[in-house]
Amino acid sequence: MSKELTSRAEDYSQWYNDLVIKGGLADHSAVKGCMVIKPYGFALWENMRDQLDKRFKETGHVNAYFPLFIPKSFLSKEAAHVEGFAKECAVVTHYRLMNDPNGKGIIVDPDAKLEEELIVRPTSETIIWSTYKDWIQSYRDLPLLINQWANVVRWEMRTRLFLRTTEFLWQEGHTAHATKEEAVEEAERMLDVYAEFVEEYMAVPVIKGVKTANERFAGAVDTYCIEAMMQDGKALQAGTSHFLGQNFAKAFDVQFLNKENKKEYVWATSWGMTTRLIGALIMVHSDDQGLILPPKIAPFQVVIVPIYKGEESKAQVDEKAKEIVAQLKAVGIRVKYDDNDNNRPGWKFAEYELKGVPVRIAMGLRDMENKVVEVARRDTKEKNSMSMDGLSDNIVKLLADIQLNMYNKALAFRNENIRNADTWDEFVKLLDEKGGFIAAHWDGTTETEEKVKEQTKATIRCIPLNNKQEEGKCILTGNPSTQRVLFARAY
RNA sequence: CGGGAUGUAGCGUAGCCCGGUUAUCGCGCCUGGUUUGGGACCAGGAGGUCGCAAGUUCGAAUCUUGCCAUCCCGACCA
Repeated sequence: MSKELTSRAEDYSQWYNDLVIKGGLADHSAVKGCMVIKPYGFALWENMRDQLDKRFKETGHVNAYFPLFIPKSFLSKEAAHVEGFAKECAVVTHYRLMNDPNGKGIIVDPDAKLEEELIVRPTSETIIWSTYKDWIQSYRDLPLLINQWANVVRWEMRTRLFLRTTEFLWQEGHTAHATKEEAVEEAERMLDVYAEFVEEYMAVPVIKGVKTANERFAGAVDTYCIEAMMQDGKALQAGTSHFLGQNFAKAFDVQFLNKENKKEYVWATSWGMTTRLIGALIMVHSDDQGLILPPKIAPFQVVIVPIYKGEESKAQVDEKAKEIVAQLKAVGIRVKYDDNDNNRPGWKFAEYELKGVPVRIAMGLRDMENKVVEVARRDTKEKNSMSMDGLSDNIVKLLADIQLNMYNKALAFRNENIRNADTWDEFVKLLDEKGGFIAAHWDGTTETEEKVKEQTKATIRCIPLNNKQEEGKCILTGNPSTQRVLFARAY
């Protein structure tokens, strides 16, 4: 992939904004930073969403929906949580407009001021926990395992398409449990669900880990995460799962009666995955010709381009192509037949490569005589003739192969770019010259972590789960350390 | 909120320094025709408050001042 596309997130942004997802940021100044996702990009999101949703249900969760607006007072109940989100909230102060008495246009009616301002949710912990208070009385009400698919708004100072937009789509799970063990188990389970989805469906390898105190979610006791590496060597947090302890239960007074008829605060988790994952997908798999989508979530897995000269040959190709479409659909393949006469084949080839369709089938009279089709795979750009006999089975195999190949390629790249550093000089040099993740000893203090960040812009992405324990000295302070943690520059 | 840059058609741009007919070019769009195995070609056509406002001038996209907006870099973050 060329330097122009790998050097900075903005380069990718411009590219998929204009060409690929056919979406981007809204161009009205007042809603700048909010995403517009056009149908093709949204179809991709829907496939991701449906797969995850299926897994949530398999693990016993149900979907619900809570309000967009949160009374200001709700947000002030959990101290760390407020501090984390207060600086980036959109606030509703009025509920009515009126004609401007001084002339044209419309103004906010000053008489329509809300008694209590409403916050547009940056996340829903507060409104959900104030609801859970009414829903939980007994241990028999637990565990409460709820997820919601929603939009949230965070008024960031700077936006980056898909990675950090003002409004974004996500899923947030909020669970309540009778015991600490159960809640921790839930947080870990959902981390596994994310990791499995991202690796198996998005073909993006991730490292499961736990965040340091400094990088932890506002209000959490422990934040688990999955970290992915982009093609430019920078890290991207692809999903998080939080063990919230009893922080929210205490803040919102959510107690239950246990079997001994004693009151206890519930234990909580929350976990989320966002449209940022679309950004990850793009930055991990794309090449200079455009997107490369993993077959399991591609809106179309196969596109068929007919090649013909004149009406008569079109009719002949059409008939055979439609047969093949039916065959492919019969084995569950998402297929598009593009017989649009306005664009020539060459144009279509380039267009579907840009959109990342995993497999392209081209067929004309020449192929039909030989009972073959031309099959091109997007990931390696290889083209082969394939017999029309048994085509659908072979395409199924090909799609599986592409999925695996994409994952293996990304995995190999990531593993090549995880390096150990044992001295500060080595650490800085690796960071500047190679990028990627750097496994290094750290003395476990927030001060050290912040100094490293100040001097290098690298942060501790995570302490990997089941991390190997080994004696060592902190890269910065030389103080004793028992394990290496992963540092990287991140989006 | 600090530092830098930029605003000309749906998109990308030339012109600005050194003011002068009808504002340049490409893509895209519309009509007709020929085409169709890697982003077609020919002919014709539509599309502009040159970011906004004031000023200088016979004359402003071009010079001056103010304002607005956007982008990039930093702090903040899924």
